[in-house]
Amino acid sequence: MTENKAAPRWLDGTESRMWRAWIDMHRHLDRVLEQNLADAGMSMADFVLLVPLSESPEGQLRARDLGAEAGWDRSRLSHQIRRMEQRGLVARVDCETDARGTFIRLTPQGRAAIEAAAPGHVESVRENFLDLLDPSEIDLITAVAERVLERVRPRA
Amino acid sequence: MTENKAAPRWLDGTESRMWRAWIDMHRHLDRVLEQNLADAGMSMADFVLLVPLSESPEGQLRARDLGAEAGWDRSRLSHQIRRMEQRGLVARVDCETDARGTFIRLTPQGRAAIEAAAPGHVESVRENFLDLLDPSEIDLITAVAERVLERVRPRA
DNA sequence: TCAGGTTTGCTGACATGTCAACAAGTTGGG
DNA sequence: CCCAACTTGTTGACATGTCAGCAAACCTGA
Repeated sequence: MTENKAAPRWLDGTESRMWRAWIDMHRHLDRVLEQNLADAGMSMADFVLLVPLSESPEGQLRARDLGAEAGWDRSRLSHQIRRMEQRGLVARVDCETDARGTFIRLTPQGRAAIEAAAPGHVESVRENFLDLLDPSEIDLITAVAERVLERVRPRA
Repeated sequence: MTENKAAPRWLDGTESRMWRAWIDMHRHLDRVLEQNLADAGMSMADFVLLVPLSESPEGQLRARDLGAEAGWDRSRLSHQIRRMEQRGLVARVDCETDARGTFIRLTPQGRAAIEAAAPGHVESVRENFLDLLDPSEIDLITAVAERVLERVRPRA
């Protein structure tokens, strides 16, 4: 090849305006949602793990499966579970059928916490995001997000 | 008031599908861009600070102004600048006219680093995001992002 | 059976982000 | 001028996230 680095295609005005708005929107939206959950005594990290647990029929999941639901690696999950266990939100239970395994079980406090936090969180997602979009925009953004995901999601 | 908490308006199928795709897209897009910069020897945090510095006519900015550009608080900025200073990317220079102030100055290495990293970063933003959108989608997403920003941006 | 590879979860070291508090400097009303 | 309020940057403690590596348990093919 005679050329492995073309001149960079810098962003034009329209593109950089969008990119900046996009980045800023994320930062602030995350901050608002995080703040909203903090008012209910939990972090986004807590929430992300408590939701799949509370939706599980048994009220518990293998650490492996919880990690997959949240898209977290094992290490991060283990650290976070330790902290949540110390706060009484979850408990670790040995797995009978696979001695390597650990079930993460929602405690009554954990269930109370997620049930207390969830309505306010959903309301905040609506107030600060969904309710600002009309149905056609929701459809289009869904399509875009899924298209981008297809590109950036780790190859299965 | 007879009622301060209505029944939560949970997300319907369309909404939750969008919300999930949205969250996942962000997570993976951030990861891909971070990885791309890591290949050039820097983090997104480095990049975010080096860009305004490199665009400044003097090659330096007051810490105050750099923080405002990046939308960072003073503490985070100070810690990050210390780490970047240790790696030789920036230097701290006293401000003559305000003894409280500190200029953050781009070093030659810092400039070399940002100039080496920027083209690949822009290319990655295009490959993994912008080039997947057509112009009307870009316009719509810009409008949506700015509308949401208006709602979630801290009140000036 | 059993040796090698894989899966699972944990840990410690380190990098990064948040928070409250501090110290020094600047500013503005009286 | 002077003092209270504000601004600016730093620091230390702590919370969180990443990474490499460990050890135990599981699985699989010869």
